[in-house]
Amino acid sequence: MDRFLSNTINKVDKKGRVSIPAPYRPILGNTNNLIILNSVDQPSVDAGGIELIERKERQLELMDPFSPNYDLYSFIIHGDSFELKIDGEGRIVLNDAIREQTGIDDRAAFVGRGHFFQIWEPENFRAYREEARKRVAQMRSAQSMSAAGGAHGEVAARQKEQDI
Amino acid sequence: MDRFLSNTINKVDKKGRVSIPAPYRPILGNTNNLIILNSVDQPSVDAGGIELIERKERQLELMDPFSPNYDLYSFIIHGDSFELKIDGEGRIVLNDAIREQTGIDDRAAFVGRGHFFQIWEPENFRAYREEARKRVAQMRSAQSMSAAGGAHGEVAARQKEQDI
DNA sequence: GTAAATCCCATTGACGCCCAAATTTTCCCA
DNA sequence: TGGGAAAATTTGGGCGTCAATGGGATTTAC
Repeated sequence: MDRFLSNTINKVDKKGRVSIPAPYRPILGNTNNLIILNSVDQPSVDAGGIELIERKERQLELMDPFSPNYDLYSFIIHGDSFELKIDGEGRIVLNDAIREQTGIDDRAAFVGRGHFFQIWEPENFRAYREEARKRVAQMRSAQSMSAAGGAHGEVAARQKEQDI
Repeated sequence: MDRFLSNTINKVDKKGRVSIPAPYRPILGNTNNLIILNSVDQPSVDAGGIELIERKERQLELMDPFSPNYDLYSFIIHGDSFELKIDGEGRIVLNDAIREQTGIDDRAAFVGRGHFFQIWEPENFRAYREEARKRVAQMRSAQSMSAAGGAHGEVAARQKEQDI
């Protein structure tokens, strides 16, 4: 099962083109289209194959179709996404919508997220990664704290820590 | 049962290549890829087979996919990891991300950690090992002071050591 | 008709792959 | 038990291929 992993920073040329990292290309399949979805809470976009939408639609189906959230979510999935062409060299052209959303100027960070990947402005990416590392480290220590107490508790703490 | 054990220091050549210790290679299996995960709280990286990721993905699946922690954790697992090729001689090339994370220059310390291994800058490794030894010794004496001394206390101390 | 999008080709540098030398470890036999 | 041969491992370097990038030419959209 192939996933999008790792992160790389590529250059955006004068025409606004940027290479999709070569390891990502085969994961996208034979398509020469890339689906882009604006993130609702981060200065980044999600990118991937058409499954990106399908996956979100499946989540949508789990919601109450008459709830306000359903409408909002559907609006975002279908109305705030678009499709980019991938050229012969594996590049896409970043449009104004992406620039606005991400703040990207002349360099773009590609970040693997498993079944999709994200595109960030490199400095924003670094900052968020710092934050994420700190939080995950905290998650760990919180786990081992809460499980502490007695020999039994120590064993439990170890197991938790290994998992995260 | 094969585990990654012991530690060795190998040289990094001008091309940035370094040999994976030969005893580690069969444990990785037939794959010629090495998964690298940045540590969130130490100047080192974790390395191993794809199970390294899969293990954490399983943990991820237990979390609420809409929670902030889910996003942070997925970000670290998939976006802060790398896949390196292992060449015919069992070497990997250390990229800038690994150098930045570890401070490695021309020598790399490989440290077995059971189901994975770590890569450190040798001086950082020595320092951390010293620190770990001291703290374990302190735990031991603390344990024997308390009522829970004897064999039971030693087991607890050893488990702590593994945590570090 | 003009600007943007798309296609095509060239350049450069990094990476993968191969082979060879140097060093260390293992093993065998005196 | 010691020495040394053989094997395994680490290290070094050359070279071809591929990915990232840049720029020009051509097509498309409005």
